[in-house]
Amino acid sequence: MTPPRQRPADRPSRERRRASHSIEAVLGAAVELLDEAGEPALTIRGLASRLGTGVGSVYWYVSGRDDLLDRAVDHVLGGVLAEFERHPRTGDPVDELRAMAVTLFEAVVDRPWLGSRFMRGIDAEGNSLRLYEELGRQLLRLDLTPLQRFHAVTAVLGVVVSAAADLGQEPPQAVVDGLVEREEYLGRYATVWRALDPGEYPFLHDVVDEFDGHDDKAQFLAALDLTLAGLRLQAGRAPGADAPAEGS
Amino acid sequence: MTPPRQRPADRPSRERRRASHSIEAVLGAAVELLDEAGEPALTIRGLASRLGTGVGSVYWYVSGRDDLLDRAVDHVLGGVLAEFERHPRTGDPVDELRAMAVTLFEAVVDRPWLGSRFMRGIDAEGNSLRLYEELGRQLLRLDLTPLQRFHAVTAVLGVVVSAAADLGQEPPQAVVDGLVEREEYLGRYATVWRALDPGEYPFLHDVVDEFDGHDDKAQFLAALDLTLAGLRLQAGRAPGADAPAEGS
DNA sequence: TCGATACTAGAACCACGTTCGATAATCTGG
DNA sequence: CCAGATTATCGAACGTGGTTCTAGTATCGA
Repeated sequence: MTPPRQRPADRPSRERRRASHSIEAVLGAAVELLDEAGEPALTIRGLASRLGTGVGSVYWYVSGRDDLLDRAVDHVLGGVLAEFERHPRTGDPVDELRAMAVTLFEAVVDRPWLGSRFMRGIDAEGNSLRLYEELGRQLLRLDLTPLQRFHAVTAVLGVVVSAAADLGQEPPQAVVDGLVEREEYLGRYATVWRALDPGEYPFLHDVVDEFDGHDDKAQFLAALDLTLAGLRLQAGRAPGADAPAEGS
Repeated sequence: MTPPRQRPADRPSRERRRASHSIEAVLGAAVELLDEAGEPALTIRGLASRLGTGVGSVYWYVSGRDDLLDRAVDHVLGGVLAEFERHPRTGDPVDELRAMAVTLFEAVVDRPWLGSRFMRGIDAEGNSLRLYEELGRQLLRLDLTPLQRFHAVTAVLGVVVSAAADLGQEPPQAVVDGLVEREEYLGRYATVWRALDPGEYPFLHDVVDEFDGHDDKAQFLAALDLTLAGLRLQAGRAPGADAPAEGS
């Protein structure tokens, strides 16, 4: 009983002897692979070969692919948190919350493989939890109930998550390979839409020009600002509003 | 040249001879598998064996696993659209939009494997596109620019998508196997949070009681209502508001 | 010097998506 | 009624990927 390896993948902790590899090296290489070609590109074998080692070594540092992904996410989230510091304080809690959400969104634009994974992990200590705290802290200065605060943070993060879901999916290989122009790829939507019966699809025809050549960031900002407008209203901070209204 | 099979997986269309199988049967079985154990449970082999056939037969009806998933999603989306009809018309566009979003959310609660996939497919005709149209159509009655309408629908769908992302991830096997009580699983968050330093994590301590035993639906509704409040404001329909404010 | 621990390494196992060619059932036209 | 084409079935086989296991090497404490 009690096989030799009890808990691998836990803490190689102390900087040990010849650090030919280390958890940092593993995570760094993993992030490289992810940045280069997205989530499917991160394979244990590929990672091992990039590190010039065997698959078994990788498993010494992480417990599996899922764990690896979680740690990679946590890794880059550290950078996002550092970015938060660099922003000037405006004094208005909602403005600061907005700035944070935009920073997070931009990180997701750069690394679509973050997908919506950056929300897993609030059950354990880590940068994901820290991020949640930083966002929520802004709301402490608002006149809200704890439940309202809790819902507000979730809502704001939700806007980022859904934008991330949008960004993280598409590139259908042909675009990646450069066989199809990105312009043409996006225009496909519009082409299909315009061919539809206007009587059956009045809305689609109404917005088709907006959809064509749509801007992901503007889309995100619009959704974010709708949520924040609702939040300001709830906190009694809307320009000219007074009575907070309960939603649910 | 011109190998025998030009376009399989396109339309077995016409109800053919001995319909020992059919695209409907395939989709039905696929949805069963998905309902039973989520997305990972849908394997080509598993599906084939449930249908009492070989893997090759499955590939006659669908071009691959991805296509299968897309069609399964489209399949259940048809049911959601039918559900829309059953709702009484309130007359208020925003209320109707809200009711639709809730209906969609409830479908996702029932079938977390819908994940955020139900947004892929608006580039081709199908129920996904139809759904988008139905949601947007409500907004035509609002005093908004096409761009604002476009952003509003995206925002509302985003709320559902992010809720779906939340719902679609968790069950870490132990809960599925019944080894861990669901209650205890959810309580883990709260336990961890309470153990944190209140000085470092003031927000988390502020909301920990709300998080403990949190209600997914209430959370979704709160986010939805924040967005809709912002939308009402934008459309000049806010209770007591008058001047629409541009966000971006 | 001797074990124990920390770490490396890759062969082997298994599940999966997908391809392919062989085969049967059905339809079409003569 | 009979060829040939079309439609559909089937499972062996290939490649890839996650994970496990066992054998081995380096480094440390005593």
